[in-house]
Parts: sequence; structure tokens; C-alpha cells
Amino acid sequence: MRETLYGPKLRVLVSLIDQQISASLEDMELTCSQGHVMGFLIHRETMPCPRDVEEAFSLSHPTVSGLLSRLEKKGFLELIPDDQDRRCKRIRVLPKGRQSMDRLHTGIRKTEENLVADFTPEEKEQFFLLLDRAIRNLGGSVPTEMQKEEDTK
Amino acid sequence: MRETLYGPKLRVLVSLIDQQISASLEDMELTCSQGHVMGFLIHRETMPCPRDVEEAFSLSHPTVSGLLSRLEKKGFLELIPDDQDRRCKRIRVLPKGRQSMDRLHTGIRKTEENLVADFTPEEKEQFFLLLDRAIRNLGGSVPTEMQKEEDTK
DNA sequence: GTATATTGCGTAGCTTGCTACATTTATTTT
DNA sequence: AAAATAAATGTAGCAAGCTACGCAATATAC
Repeated sequence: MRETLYGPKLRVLVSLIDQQISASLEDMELTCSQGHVMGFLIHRETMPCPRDVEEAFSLSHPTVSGLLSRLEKKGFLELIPDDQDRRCKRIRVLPKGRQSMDRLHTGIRKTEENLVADFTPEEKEQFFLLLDRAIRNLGGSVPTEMQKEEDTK
Repeated sequence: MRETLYGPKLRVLVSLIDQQISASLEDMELTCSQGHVMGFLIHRETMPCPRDVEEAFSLSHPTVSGLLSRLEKKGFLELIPDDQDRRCKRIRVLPKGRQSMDRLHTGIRKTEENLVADFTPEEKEQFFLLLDRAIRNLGGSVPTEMQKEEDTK
């Protein structure tokens, strides 16, 4: 009867993913979190607001606020007040932000590939489903991330 | 053909685990990280030094330093200069620290149970193995955690 | 139409992680 | 023995996560 803790394994895994993606983003002045946010922003045709980022990544609004303001300071995006709803801000990705896309994508893609390098297609699918169920078991909601708009429920 | 990213799911899962364990430790004035460190410290018969904590959790020394000083401030432990080697400090767990153990263990256990609440035994085993393989695929080593001293290599 | 929620965001202040640099003590070289 | 190296910790400063509180704008209730 061995101690079977998932928590520590999950923690290590996340930190390895972070390290690997950060390394690939190093020369772009982007951290891993910032990279993911940029990835999300670039894939939206309508200009998202901070709230959308919160929901996409299950982050609190002060965290998102900090991320966006740092990205703005570095010239990756602009925050523009919305005329329709003056509570909201619209996020406009600037050229510098758009340039980061390729690097980011290959970084994430490569890390994701490495992660499941020796998995069979069935195991990949299984891993996916188990993660989703675990998230729901803890009362969380599965991140939709990079999905196209139509299948976001 | 949908985008299949494991990273975001893993991130969300870790953050849910943290929240849940933290919640169970709330009335002990302990955070999740502090709880884990206390768990480690209590299971050592010889008084550990900060360096041991660094290695056990793969944390940097400033991080450990911060954790320990907060735990000291709250009366869970004492940091005592070592006479043999005056560079080192020895960590003495105080009674208040010892009392935290039960709460911590049930907190972790309950979260772990919730996580895989609707998993069949086979799925639990599968999840385990997939996590281990993913960690190895990214060049990491599977955490041993809370092991007894004799089987720590 | 006014009163009351609700929503979106800002700020303050905390913990936890990091890197980089400094300091002190031990150890190793020479 | 003196000098150089290594080891354990301290400190500064940053990013990223959080909660709690506040405020302005919108939506809802009555």
C-alpha cells in the first residue's frame, strides 16, 4: 500500500512546463504566463476585455490586471476604454505582440509534444479526459483556451 | 480537430488543489506551502536545516527562507544557529507545529480523494502512470515526498 | 424613475516562486 | 599558514497568484 499523491506530481509537471516554455520565450522578453495570455488574445477576432482573459484562464481579476499592464508597458498591447460600456476596456494587440505569436506557438507546441511524446493516441485522449474530470471533481471549470468561438459554451 | 493543450488544464488543477488544501488549513493559520513544509519537518527525527527543505521540495533558498521565517514568526518552529557549523541553522518544530499535522494530513487526503472521486481503480492507476511518464518526458524526476528516511536515495 | 443589485475594473497588501548579489563560515589548494 | 573555493544563509527586487475593499457604470426591481 503505497502513498499515492497526485498533487506533488502535478506541481512538478506544471513547473517543468513553465521552465520549458519560458526558455523558448526568453529572447522575446515574455514570461510563460504572459505568453499564454498573448496567445489567447491573438486568436480572437473581436477585441477581448480583461474579463475574457480571467474566464479563459480561471484567474482573478487583479492577476489579469497585473499581467496586462506589464504587457502594455512592454508594448505588446494597448488597453482602450470601451465607448459602449464604459466599465470595460478593450485589448488591442500591437504589432510587437503579433510578432511573438510564432515563437510562442512553437514553444507551447514543442512542450506539449514532449509531454506526451511516448503516449499512444488512446493514452493522450485518456489523459485529457482524466484531467477534465479531475478539474470538475474539484469544482473547477475546464479551460477552453484557444478554442474557436462557436464551440465555447 | 480541436486544440489539445495539457498545460492549461494542469495549471488549473494545481491551483484548485492549492485552494482546497489551503481552505482545510485555514483555521490553523497555515497556507498550503507552509503545511507541506511542516509535514516534511515533522517527519524528520534529526533537526533539519533550511538546505534540506530546499532539496526536498526543489525550491530556491530565498523561497525556503521566506517560508521558514513566516512559520517562525507564527510560532510553528524555531531557527537555532548550529554550533558545529555556524553557517547552518537547525529547525526545531515547536508544539504548535506538531499540532498542525493531523489537520494537514486529512486536508491533503481529502483533496486527493475528491480529485479522483469518480475514477475507477484502473483509472486512478492509469492517471498515476501517465503523470509519471509525462514528468519523465520533460526531463523531470518524480517526487518521492514524505518517504521514510531509509528509502531516500 | 428611483433604489438596489450586479458587473468590470483599480488598488492595497499578502504569499510564494524566482534571479542576482553579498556575507560569513568551512573547506581545499598551494 | 595564506589564498582560493565552496557552502549556507541573508537581502533586494521582480512576477504571478490570491483576498478584500472600493468605485463607477450598467442592469434590474419596485
